[in-house]
Amino acid sequence: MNVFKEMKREVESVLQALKDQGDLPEGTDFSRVAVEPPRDPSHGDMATNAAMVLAKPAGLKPRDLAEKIAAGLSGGDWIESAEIAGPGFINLRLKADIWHRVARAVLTQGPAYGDGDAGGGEPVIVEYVSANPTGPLHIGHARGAVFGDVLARLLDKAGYAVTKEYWINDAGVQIDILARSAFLRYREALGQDIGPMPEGLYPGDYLVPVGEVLKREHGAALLEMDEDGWMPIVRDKAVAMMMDLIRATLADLGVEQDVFTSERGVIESGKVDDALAYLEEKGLIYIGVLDPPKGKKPDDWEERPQTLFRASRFGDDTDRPLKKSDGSWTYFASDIAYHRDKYNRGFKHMVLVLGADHGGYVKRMQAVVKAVSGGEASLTVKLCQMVKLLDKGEPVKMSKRAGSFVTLQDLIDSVGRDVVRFFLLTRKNDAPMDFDLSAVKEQSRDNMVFYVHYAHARCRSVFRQAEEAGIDTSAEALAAADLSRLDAEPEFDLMKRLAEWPRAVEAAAEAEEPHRIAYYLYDTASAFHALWTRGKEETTLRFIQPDDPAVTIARLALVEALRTVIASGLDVFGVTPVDELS
RNA sequence: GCGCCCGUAGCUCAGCUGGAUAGAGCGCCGCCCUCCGAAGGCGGAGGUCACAGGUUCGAAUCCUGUCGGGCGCGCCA
Repeated sequence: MNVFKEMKREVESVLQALKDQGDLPEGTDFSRVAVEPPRDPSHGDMATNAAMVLAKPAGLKPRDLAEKIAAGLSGGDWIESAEIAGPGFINLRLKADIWHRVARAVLTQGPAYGDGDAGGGEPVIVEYVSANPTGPLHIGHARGAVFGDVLARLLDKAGYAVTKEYWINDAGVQIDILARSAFLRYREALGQDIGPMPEGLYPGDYLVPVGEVLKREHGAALLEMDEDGWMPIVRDKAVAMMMDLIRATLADLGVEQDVFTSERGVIESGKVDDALAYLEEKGLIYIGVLDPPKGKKPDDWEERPQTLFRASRFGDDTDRPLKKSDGSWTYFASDIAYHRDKYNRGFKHMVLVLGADHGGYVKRMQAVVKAVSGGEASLTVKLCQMVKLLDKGEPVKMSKRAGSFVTLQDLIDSVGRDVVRFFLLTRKNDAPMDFDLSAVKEQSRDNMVFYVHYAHARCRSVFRQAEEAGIDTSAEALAAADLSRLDAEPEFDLMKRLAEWPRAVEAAAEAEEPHRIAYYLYDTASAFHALWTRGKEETTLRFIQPDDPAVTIARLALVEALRTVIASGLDVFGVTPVDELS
């Protein structure tokens, strides 16, 4: 049940009637008509801008058109009153019973309340994390991981068929460096003195176990080979173990992706050749010379002909190289193949979550997706800004060399998965944020994570109190409650917030902005805390009324409905609601 | 030099894709605990929505320009 959609339908049917009787011209576009809650609650439950938007095509003054629309809206099962205000708004007050039906719907549908159909089952692929398997995940990866994961959950709740995917960059020079670093650890495991890790290799001790495993599996045999011999063996083992490490951390973070695609696999299966042959056939590949970037000319710039993709034809600033000087494919080439593969698997709507430092990659990838799909698919890229790690307001020093490197695993172990997840979603993805290790543990109102958990715990606390008082709080009892006994203004406030949940889900999914859910939960928690505290002084507002069982059970039903929505929001975030605060 | 993102209360940030008098937390001031958990609530002060134009019934939101900050700019991924 989505009250706003129902009301919009109501408004549209009135507009249709006006069209039929000639007050609005044939073919009038209703798409800009909105039905929204007004910012000021004294303006009513909902407001529509229909008269202002349609005044021009109707050839009427907004307020005159509003008269006609309001007349059509008055009466019926839903609307208590329709008043014209300001420049031509129509303010609607709904019948009290509507809000009771919302609360009932929440109880009936449970966690499914708020599920949307905006996606219409359309397949969407969300690619996120995709960190190079050259070491453990750090804080910078965490934001993209959580953001991508929750965006996927959100799109799923809004009715899309979502596939969550991780692209493994297991080819290229960085992986060779990884293998050389691991090979040194292997020699170390065999008792050789390797000294300090040479400049340019990965010094982290997370490769020590790789060396040990290589020793266990191969003894000293690899020492007998030249680099061409041991490289594939060491490389595959190192990548596999790094991916195990990454997956374990993601699992601890509650992130579980459906598909892991290997860059090496894409290359070796010939998909890069296929994709580039396709582009070649379309005339989108040529040999040419790029201009050096203006203003910032690399010292080692040398003009040379390259194999280029005509990205500029699809809105990119320049064409992009596909081959390195040694003849091997650039990373860009395999990413082209990967995105053609996404398209071939049936995805026309692709979402890619990247760090803000990859902003320069956006246009070319959007060009790629258009090119490999013949213009049928589109890519939206969500950039996540940097996360600064702080402790009591002081920056935490992140030096790989000094070993004071904080991994994502450390962070999860230190503050917990749920705190990491929720906190990273309390800001817009494109706004930089501070993650303060001490602040996120604080139990006060300025900690959204705590504040929302607290509201859920209080809901459970009410039920514990009720059960101690011997009240039947079973689902059957709640289902039988007479919700019309909910008639206090703060109770209506809560029910109206429940009514907004489906709208919040749809809007957040549409905008691809999970942080909106965080603010919805915060505001909803706030409304509940306010009512709770009012009950301290005005005892008639307390949930449990010992001498009025009918009111009590109705209020318990409201509390349970609220709890359901909060739990449902936390579920979108992949956060487990708590029954009690610790 | 070019491209992308950002600029909202003293501070940290929301602002529902263009709506009515721009909101919250922190900080400051003043209130509310003989228990449904005060780990909370209520009220007050605090704004040129960076700046200048434009679009229209209506702009923090869309367009152009300026200023300020972040990121990126062949053969790294």
